[in-house]
Amino acid sequence: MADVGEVLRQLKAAGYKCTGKRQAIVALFVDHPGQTFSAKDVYTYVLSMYPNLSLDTVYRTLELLLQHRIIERLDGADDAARFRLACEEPSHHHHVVCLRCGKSIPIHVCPIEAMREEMDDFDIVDHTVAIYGYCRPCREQNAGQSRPVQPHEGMVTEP
Amino acid sequence: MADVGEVLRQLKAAGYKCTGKRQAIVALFVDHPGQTFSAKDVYTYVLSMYPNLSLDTVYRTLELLLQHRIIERLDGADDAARFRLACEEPSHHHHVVCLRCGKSIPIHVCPIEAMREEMDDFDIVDHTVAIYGYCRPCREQNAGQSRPVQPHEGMVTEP
DNA sequence: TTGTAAATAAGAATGATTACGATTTATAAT
DNA sequence: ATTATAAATCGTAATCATTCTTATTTACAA
Ligand SMILES: [Mn+2]
Ligand SMILES: [Mn+2]
Ligand SMILES: [Zn+2]
Ligand SMILES: [Zn+2]
Repeated sequence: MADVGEVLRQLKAAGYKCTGKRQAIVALFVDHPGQTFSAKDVYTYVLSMYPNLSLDTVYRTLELLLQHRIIERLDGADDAARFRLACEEPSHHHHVVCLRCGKSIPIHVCPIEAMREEMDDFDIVDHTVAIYGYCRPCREQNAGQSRPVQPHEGMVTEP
Repeated sequence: MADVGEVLRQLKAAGYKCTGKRQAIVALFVDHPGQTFSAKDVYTYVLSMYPNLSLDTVYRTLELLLQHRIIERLDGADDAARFRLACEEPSHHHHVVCLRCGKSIPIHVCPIEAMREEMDDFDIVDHTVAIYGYCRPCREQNAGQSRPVQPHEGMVTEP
């Protein structure tokens, strides 16, 4: 579990300045592990405590946090990219994403590895896996009918 | 193997008009099975035989072909969506994509199905798989060094 | 040949993201 | 505490893919 102070100390050690807006953005991710946010989400959140804020600042900060592996970018969603706190798992893995609460949950098997040896006429060099569904808590609350899905509304068609 | 005349006959039967530009777009896909094209690719190709062409016409025609399952849309690529001739396989399957020639090759196993029963605390309702690498012919021509990759230059990070 | 709805062109609008010049600010040295 | 400096930020314009609008053209059936 990364904490905000630790992340900011790490950035400062790398020569970056410690601003309130950066603190706010880091806190948003650290306080909601597994949850994904769009740049607009981040902008709206920080705007509530800093009335003058440029979208450019959000994008620059996200880029900074990406470079330091503090957050991860999820492309391939519908229109806008989404970001989440980087998970601590160091080795190759994938995630399942809950369609109701939006949380990402890591899974510790890679379903592609098994295929690699069987594929004789194709050299696999990269792959992505996206799995959507409902996590245990959401499944139970879903028993009857549920509210509409918020994140990842549009599924991604794969090559 | 779908042929152009057959596709146009199908569209006409559904009440759509048969225009030269539609013929050209259908022919591009039918003549290059497995190959993916961006809207701009399609535009450039058709423009060479119809000097006045609107990008909107390309997008509208792609939408029409999508609705009739004549082509498939691949989201999740870098910036622009890509399209290819729909493959005949009726059942659920995935593809591998060659990073050199850009061809999509269907594979007939779904690596996610095996996981579904093992996942006890997550209900999988949808998934996508994207596999990139080099096909047999391209692997051999790649022996030394190769020309730069054209399609799918940016990999997709998965949730 | 002619009427009619469908198709198209041209360009404006949108939404996400990036780029830029001017201004402000965090931080370290004085 | 004051100040110098580079980093950070703002406000806004630019970019790129895609969609929308409206007037005009065209396929095709009668
Ligand atoms: Mn992870
Ligand atoms: Mn297929
Ligand atoms: Zn959930
Ligand atoms: Zn190839």
